[in-house]
Amino acid sequence: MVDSRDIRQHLDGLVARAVAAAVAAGELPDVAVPVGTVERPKDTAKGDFACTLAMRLARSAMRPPLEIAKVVARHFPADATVEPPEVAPPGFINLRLSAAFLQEQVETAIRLGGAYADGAIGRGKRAQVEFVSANPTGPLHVGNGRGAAIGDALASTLAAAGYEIEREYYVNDAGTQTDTFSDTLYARYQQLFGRDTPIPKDGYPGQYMSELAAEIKDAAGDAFLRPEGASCPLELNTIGIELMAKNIRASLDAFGVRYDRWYSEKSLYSPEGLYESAFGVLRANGQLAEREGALWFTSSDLGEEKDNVVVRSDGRPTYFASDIAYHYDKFIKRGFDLVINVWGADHHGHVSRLKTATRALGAADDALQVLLYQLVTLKRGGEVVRLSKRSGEIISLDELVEEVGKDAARFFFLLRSPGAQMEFDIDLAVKQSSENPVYYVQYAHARLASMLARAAEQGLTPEGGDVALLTQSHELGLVREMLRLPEVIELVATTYEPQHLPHYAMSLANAFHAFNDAFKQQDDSSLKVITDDVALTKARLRLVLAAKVALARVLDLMGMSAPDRM
RNA sequence: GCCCCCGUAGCUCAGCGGAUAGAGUGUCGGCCUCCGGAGCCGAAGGCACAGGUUCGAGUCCUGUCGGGGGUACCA
Repeated sequence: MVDSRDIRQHLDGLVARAVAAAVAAGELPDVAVPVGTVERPKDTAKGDFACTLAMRLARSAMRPPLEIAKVVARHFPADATVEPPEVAPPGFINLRLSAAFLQEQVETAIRLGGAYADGAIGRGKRAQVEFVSANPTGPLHVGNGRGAAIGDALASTLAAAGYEIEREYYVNDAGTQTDTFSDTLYARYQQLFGRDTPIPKDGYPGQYMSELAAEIKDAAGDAFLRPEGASCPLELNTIGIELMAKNIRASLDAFGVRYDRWYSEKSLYSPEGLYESAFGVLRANGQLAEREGALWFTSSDLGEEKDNVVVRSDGRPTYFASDIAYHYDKFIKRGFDLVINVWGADHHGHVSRLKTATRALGAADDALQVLLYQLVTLKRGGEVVRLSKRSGEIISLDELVEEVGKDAARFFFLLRSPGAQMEFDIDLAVKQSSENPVYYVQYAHARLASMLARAAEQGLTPEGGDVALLTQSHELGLVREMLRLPEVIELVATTYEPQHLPHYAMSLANAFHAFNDAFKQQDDSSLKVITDDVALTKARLRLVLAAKVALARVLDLMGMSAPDRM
């Protein structure tokens, strides 16, 4: 029995055997056979898989590809998973899965349930996905939502591919932005006591800062008030950051994101801490230099465009220094095999030097992957809304979730490839919510559930159904779509491109809707799931159950709910 | 200036060097005696431009034009 996860590899093996047989028969010269030539054709009418071996071999075998294809097809071994191959110009060998194999997949999906389509490429490896990690200096905005959706879905998919996964949020609770934040907070706080204190010129003008100050005043009165002109008391700084972090945590909670760990930047600087260890390594390797009163990471020796400051001349470490210590922890202390940092594109300039630093600390070359997502342009009332904490006017993730719902927001964020800029039209998302693709997918799941329920009312269940009765094109078409899920999971887990998930989900939902409405389209009530033919009904109910498993799985990977009723 | 990402249908976007470039939405036309019409089926409509590599280019390379980001002892 061939598992749907391994089908492509299996077909590759059959191709290799066919070539070997052809060579043995003297019909092909003994040439090196390229592997991995079995792929999905764009046009599914051609077959389930297509093999491009003949074209690739044409040059070294010095024969026309069509001829090679015919020879290979002739020697193709008989196999229970596929029909005899068909050859098409200019040299494609098209493969169609057998009904028996497809039927088997229905049983596989039911048996595996929530583990259906799990893969093994990450087996035995530990991976971390760090995402959002926005500064706790303001509420999360819409752009952070994109990072949240991408990071969470990626983590889920890597887990499905066999990785042991940790989700992490890096809390920037140290550094200059933190100081600016607390200076702003303290100014707002003082204003509540009648002082005419302006907020700092690079401060945060948003309304939320005033609200935060008021919240603190309500709880603690004037406990943090210092003589006029004094700087922000440390306790206020701490409390402000904590409250903001709590706010962020609540937003992510509402968005359905659960982290395994919230990692404090400040903790890196504890005595005998990671900062010391990491910089000890760099110092020992001669990659630190003192110059102009500051400490530099001599990254230009390692191929970077320039050196980078890690400790300023006033003695304060830079953000880069924190990140070096943090990644020392990720790779050297905690030993992750793979770390994916999901960052907004505005961090682009930071990627190369961090990778260089990570390698200098001893991590493997490709162990650190930085996934950049382009920033979100928000449209409301036909106008572009600027997204910046500094401008004060932001659309928060909370507002977005409240307006369009967590499922729809996630779906839209995932739909676009991270590298592409995306436009989020709030008015449109709200107004057309009933026509959103997200509802299309969830609706398919609800219909599947209600169909099983309706059958159950008549005493009909999937138990005992014989999938061998599933032979019609509308039935096998649905199975074909289901069995793409393992491939999609592997694709996402190797390319880190989560947009394939929602696209696949739409495709699977469409296959189900088409299956479901086939009897209308063809005006043939014998194509219904529930008919007078009990044996056939039970077989189709097994298919319905299996499709529901697959659809629920992909919704789960995207962090969306799979409703039984809508 | 230099570096990175992106230019695909009216709009928002998919597309791992392979066959006739897809989806959603919008427009137009069919389908409600029908297991959920939040559905199904069909039509019109497109790879920014110019070279190159390849048996084969939306995909790879070079250049031009356009959008965004980076290029700090900010994060």
